[in-house]
Amino acid sequence: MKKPTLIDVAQEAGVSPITVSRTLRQPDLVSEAMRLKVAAAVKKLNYVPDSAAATLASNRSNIIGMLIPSFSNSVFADVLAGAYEAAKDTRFNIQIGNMQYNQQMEEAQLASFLSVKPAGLIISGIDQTPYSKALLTQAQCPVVQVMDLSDQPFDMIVGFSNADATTQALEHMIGQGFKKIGFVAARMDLRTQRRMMTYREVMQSHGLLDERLIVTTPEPSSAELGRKLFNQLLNNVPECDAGFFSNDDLAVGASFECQRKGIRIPQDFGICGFNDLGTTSQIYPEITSVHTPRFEVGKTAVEMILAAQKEPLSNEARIVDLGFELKVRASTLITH
Amino acid sequence: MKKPTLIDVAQEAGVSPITVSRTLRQPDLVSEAMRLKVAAAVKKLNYVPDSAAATLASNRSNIIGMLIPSFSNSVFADVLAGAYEAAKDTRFNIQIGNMQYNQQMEEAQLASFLSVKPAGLIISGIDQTPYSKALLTQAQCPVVQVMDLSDQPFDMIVGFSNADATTQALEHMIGQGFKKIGFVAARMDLRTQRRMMTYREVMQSHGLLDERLIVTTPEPSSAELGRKLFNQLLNNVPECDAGFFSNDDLAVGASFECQRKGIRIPQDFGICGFNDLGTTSQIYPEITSVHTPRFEVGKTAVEMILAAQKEPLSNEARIVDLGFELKVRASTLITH
DNA sequence: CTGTTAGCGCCTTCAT
DNA sequence: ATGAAGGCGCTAACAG
Repeated sequence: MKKPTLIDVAQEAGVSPITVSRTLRQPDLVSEAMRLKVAAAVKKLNYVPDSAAATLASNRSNIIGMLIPSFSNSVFADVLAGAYEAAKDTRFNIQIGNMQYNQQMEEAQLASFLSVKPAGLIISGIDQTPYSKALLTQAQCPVVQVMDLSDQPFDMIVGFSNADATTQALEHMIGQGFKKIGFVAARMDLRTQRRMMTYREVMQSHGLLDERLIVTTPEPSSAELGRKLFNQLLNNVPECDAGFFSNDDLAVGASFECQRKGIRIPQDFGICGFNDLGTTSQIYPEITSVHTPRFEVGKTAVEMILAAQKEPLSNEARIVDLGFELKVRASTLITH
Repeated sequence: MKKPTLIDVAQEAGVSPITVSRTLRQPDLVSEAMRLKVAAAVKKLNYVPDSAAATLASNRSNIIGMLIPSFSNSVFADVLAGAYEAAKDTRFNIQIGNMQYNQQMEEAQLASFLSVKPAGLIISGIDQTPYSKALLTQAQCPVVQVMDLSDQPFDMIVGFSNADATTQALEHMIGQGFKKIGFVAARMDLRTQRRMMTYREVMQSHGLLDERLIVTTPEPSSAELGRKLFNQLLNNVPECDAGFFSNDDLAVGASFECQRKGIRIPQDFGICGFNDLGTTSQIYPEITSVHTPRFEVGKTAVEMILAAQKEPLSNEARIVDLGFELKVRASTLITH
């Protein structure tokens, strides 16, 4: 038995194929009676639309392309989960590309997304190359940037302010009396670089800036690396009394090393992480971290694309700030 | 300027459209001269094939559907990364479905994959419902089961033996003199249940089986949960001297709790995890774990599908055992 | 090894 | 609110 087509459904319902097509895609444009008739025929024949044919005819697919920097960074696992949650029970499918924190790769992946005529595109951060931006324009579909904020998004944006989060964390640490606060970061993608800039500004404004306190590496973040970078920091500045780590795994690695070396947290060394990935609240002592709304970011991004299918969003609706929350825990709490 | 089509390329090269199509898809069927001519025309016009049209005409897409149980379990993040690595630079795209450790969801996701006429399908484990199997048959494409092993795969399979891994880990612990070894597991998907069966067999064969040593929950695995389940185990069997944890995060959580309670590892309590996710080798003491080849599993699965595009694999090639490695660390090493 | 013919299943545009 | 005509870009099946 062959797969039923629109024509079969139309015959079954006693109407023309185009009417069935319309009924399925724009139910509000047809009569109530028609909706029922068509629904019955669809159900009876077990009709499933052919998305390839639809894409070919309309020059527009039901694929939402999503470009993430990494699979192994669990930050993006959460964003993905949110995106899939929002796309579930819609006619849209998500297709993922892995740009590996590399702008060249981003360009290549975007180019390949173009060939499927996506219904929408989701990308990370606000730092795209001019060529990437040209490709996004060419795609002629809604585009959402995620995980950061800007008042001049390419099209739409949902995230939180990395600058504000960094500032709040540092002000908290400074408020607790920490003075020689190191900045420890891995991977050094552009979001991380932005956090570093903010670190410099905040420390500067308190007269605490010392370039030796900044320890970074392009390697991907891990607990093991956190331990290494922490040792490097201690080496650079032995009197260093705290560290702001741009990712939780680095912070966790540093805390393990403190334990091993008998460095007391927070009395001898204060620790603050970023993202609040879960382990931070499990280990002893619990580690302060900036909680970021990752699942919500993914979910909202897809919702924005769905909303923009009908008509472009208003300018205010294009920028969504989901905020963050500094989770203050034992690792930075000095009791006076 | 409109997007160039096959016809444009054909004109440019001075041949017929079908020849261009053939040259692109089956280069070995055309002459060397033709390959060069067509390649030049493609490059000159910057031609990119329209996948929707190809799918419609051939009734077969370039999408490899991949069904994973969860985004948040980093086990599958690694499998995904491997799969994307293998698909990079091929004409195939991966589309992911999240079955959320739920067989009903698996059926629904498979049904939805069918509508894109996938070039191949990747699913987790060897426990599919009869309906799921029917859907897989209907898909008429190569199917790879991953993360387990069976001598009767649905079609093809790549993974490692959960049973052997469990046996080896337990035999090691028993060899170290542990007697009251608990089995601690979360999520209780079917792979985990299989590990539990194996646990029973091994313990039985050594005359060590005690049902009170088995502590499980359907909740998703996490360090926090590991701590809870560990306490439950101690409660059930205070004289318990070790634990086999079906996932590393559970093992890590238990080790945190030991630290808090002053329980010495491994003298008072031995710990063995599963998957070797990274943290286990960072914390103190380092935790024994079964290293699983997750990235390789994903990569191999896609490679098997690519290979099967041309002709079905031989029976031997359908079953790939990537093995595992018990990483013995301080948490189970008793020095006599 | 290369070409001819005839759609694939749906949607766009324009009528009514 | 519903329908008719035509074509989207590609490939299967058969010839030569």
